[in-house]
Amino acid sequence: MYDRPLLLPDGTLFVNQESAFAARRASHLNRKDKNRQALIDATLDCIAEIGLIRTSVSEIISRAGLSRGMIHLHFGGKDNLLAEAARYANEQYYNVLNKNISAAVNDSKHKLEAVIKSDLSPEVLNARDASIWHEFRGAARTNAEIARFSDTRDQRLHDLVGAMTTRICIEEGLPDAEIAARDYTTGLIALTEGLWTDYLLHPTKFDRKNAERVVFRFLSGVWSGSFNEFGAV
Amino acid sequence: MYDRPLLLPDGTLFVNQESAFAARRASHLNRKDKNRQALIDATLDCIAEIGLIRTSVSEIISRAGLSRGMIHLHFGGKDNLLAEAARYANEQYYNVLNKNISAAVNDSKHKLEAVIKSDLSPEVLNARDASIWHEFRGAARTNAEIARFSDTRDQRLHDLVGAMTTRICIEEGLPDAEIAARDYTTGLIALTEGLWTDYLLHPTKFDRKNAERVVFRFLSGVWSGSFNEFGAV
Amino acid sequence: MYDRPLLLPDGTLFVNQESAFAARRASHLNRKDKNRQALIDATLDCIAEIGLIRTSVSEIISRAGLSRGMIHLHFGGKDNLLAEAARYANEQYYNVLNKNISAAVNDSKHKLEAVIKSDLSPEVLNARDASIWHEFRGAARTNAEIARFSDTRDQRLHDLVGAMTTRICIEEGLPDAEIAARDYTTGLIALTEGLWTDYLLHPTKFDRKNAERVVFRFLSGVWSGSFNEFGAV
Amino acid sequence: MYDRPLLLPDGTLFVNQESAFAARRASHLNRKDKNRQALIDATLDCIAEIGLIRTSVSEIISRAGLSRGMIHLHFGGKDNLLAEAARYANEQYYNVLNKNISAAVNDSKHKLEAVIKSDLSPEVLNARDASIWHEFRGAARTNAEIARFSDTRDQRLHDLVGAMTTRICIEEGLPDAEIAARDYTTGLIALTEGLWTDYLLHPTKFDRKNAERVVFRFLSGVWSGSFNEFGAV
DNA sequence: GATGAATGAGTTTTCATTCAT
DNA sequence: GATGAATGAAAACTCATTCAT
Repeated sequence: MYDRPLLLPDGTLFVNQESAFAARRASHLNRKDKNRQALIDATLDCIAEIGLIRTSVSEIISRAGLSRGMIHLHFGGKDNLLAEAARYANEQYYNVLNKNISAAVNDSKHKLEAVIKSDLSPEVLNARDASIWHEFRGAARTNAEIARFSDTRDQRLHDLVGAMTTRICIEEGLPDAEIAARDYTTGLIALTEGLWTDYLLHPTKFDRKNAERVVFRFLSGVWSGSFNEFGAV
Repeated sequence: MYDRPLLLPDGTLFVNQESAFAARRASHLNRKDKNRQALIDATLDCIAEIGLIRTSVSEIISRAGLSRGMIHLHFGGKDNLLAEAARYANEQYYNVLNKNISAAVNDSKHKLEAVIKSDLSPEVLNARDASIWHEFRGAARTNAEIARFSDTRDQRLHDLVGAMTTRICIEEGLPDAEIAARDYTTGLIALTEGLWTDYLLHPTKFDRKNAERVVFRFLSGVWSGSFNEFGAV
Repeated sequence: MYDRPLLLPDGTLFVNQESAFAARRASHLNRKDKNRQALIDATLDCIAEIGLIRTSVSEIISRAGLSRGMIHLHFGGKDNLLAEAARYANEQYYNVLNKNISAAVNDSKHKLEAVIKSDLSPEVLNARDASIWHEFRGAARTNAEIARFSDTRDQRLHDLVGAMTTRICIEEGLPDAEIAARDYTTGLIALTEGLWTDYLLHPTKFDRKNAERVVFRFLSGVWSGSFNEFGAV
Repeated sequence: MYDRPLLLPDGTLFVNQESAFAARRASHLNRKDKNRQALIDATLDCIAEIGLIRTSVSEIISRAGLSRGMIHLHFGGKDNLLAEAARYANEQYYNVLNKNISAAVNDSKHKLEAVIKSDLSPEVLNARDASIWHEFRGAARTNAEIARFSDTRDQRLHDLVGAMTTRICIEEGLPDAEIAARDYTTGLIALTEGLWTDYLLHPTKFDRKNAERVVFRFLSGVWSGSFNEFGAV
């Protein structure tokens, strides 16, 4: 029954089956991946705009312009799609963060400055992404799958910041550098979290520069040799 | 027109009618209020244990041991009950906070220390209450009624902390005391918010004394005359 | 236990029990009847304003300013109250009709004219009463109790009109006077019903004088000796 | 872009894509439409048998043998289904009426006779359809959507009958033909309405031939040249 | 007799998931 | 792989009736 020529939707006609299947598979895979990503994007849009509670399958497919069954086809269900969207959003966050760290002058205080400025930059702290982060935060406590990708002390960020603060504390010659560094790490991450929440709940009052100054004021207080209220010195 | 004596069927004679009616209705009203409060408590339990998304009318009444219709009788619907629960939780938070502030030595740095220690005390930062706060935070962005009672920069807290930081900055003789005070207010509230999130996402790793030290380290950095890493001096 | 003086809410003090009970009973009965009627009136208001479907116990007691339990106390349930309201509305209709018939010149054609004019008068065909009639009509098919009091060919009206048309047919010297009379009776009652419906569905377009003329035109067609298009001659 | 041949998995090759898709979707759509109509039919059955008040979603789906969700899938809610059922019932009424008018001899009096006989024929005035009409009438006053499709002076019927009566009045040489025609139109429609109500409230006593004679008697009274008591002459 | 808080059966509606095509 | 009609469990809500006071 496969012994007939194959005509693809794009008009290509294959007489030889081997190449026909390969081409068809490729086109399918492309379309498959596109659809998969479209669902993730639509899900994130949805979460940002109307919140996780109202993010229904109907909303998602309506935004993606795809069919109802596709969510189960690609992800096996809505919950898995949400988890996948959380994973993807988290990945995007780290991509930006790593890019910004790489661009910084190569010493701990400038690297740390880059982390803070990245977290408060429009690339990271914008209405859509902050909303998504906020929604996933809300769900993380009661949804194990989402919790994995939405975790303040997420090992990556914590280790990253921890390494920087440790070196800075040592360079500053602080007694008990290690304990101090752990405290500053916890504090810095908590502070950023709190400022994100502030941004979301008061988008009009929030001022990016003020927020940076708030952080750097605290840092200049404890590391007066490395920071002033505008950043690393 | 009710200013005449009243004889009840059981023979009791009330000269003052107010007291007669009051007596008759007291138990009714007591039970009514008790049921109303039981619904709020059950709702908060529910939110703490299984999260806002899964907090259904069925769950609430099952925990409260009351009937389905009572939610609509007392609150007019689930949404109003949730809003009322948010209001109540917020009120409880301020009751504790005010009690702790009142108990503190009467100067700004000790009052501020009381605010911080209150926010990190088991009375406020416990599994149930922090979960509830966290859930309402998550809903606040897309639910106006809840937003009212679940607001970082909530005027009360912000004004309270703002007044303290301002006086401390002045006492410390900081240049630009007012701007500095505003920054420290924003920072302190954000920091606490972040530490609460930390507590929730990592309940086993979290250490209350560490968390206090994190905050006081930052404060001792900027107000070395008023704070050391253990609190006000 | 009844051997004590009795103090009524209105301040009267009875030492002798016999008279005390009598007085109390009288006052109770008065209030009882008033409450009973208030419930019927409120029910009819409700039906007129928001329709039978939306006429709930809550709506009725809210309009009557009485307590929830009273409906069951006085009528044994909502359905009985509705039936009683239907009975009362029907009774009121006949009171007006009889009054108008009595006031008419004492011959069949003027009596019939009075029936028609009564049915189209503001006393009978007004927004409230026509709405009530209409709503009960709708319910009559599936509610036996209401059907009893809301019946076109209600024996009373049918007999009343039938007697008049018979005499007029005889006076007019029509062949088959009896059959003709029966047809005109049916037709007249149906016509009035239809005009009431017209009034309700098109309250602004409806014109009382036009409606009368419509009826009298038909009557003057069949009984040219007794009617012209304005009424009996 | 769909203008290319399509090869289905089963080997069928469609040159014209329209027909391919059409074939594939035909059975789907057929079933969809069938279910949609089944819901409307079940709704009308329900209304006829137990009345609008007792017509619940559960009753409808139980009669249709379909699932609960389908009502919202096809109509978006019970209210829309009811409105759609009202629209459909109204359409069916006009289909029969138009068919009967078309079959009549082509002059105004015979056309009008056809309207009257249609309205009193078993095709229109049967237990089911009359019940449905009656129920919708009852709901029309307090339900705007239903009112649209359940209106005595419904422009279509009124215009239709109005045109006929006008021509008959002119042919009969009546003075003030236009006003007379308007009155007879109103009267005829009201009369039919009233007879339908009569049929419903007294299904056993009602006699179709009597009802026709009632109407034609009135018409022969006013248009003796065009009607006798059995119809047009 | 009067009250109104309480009940819970029954209503409409939502929505993740399934599955024939 | 893709579609979208269909499903039905579970959700929120309504409301006549009950009954302790």
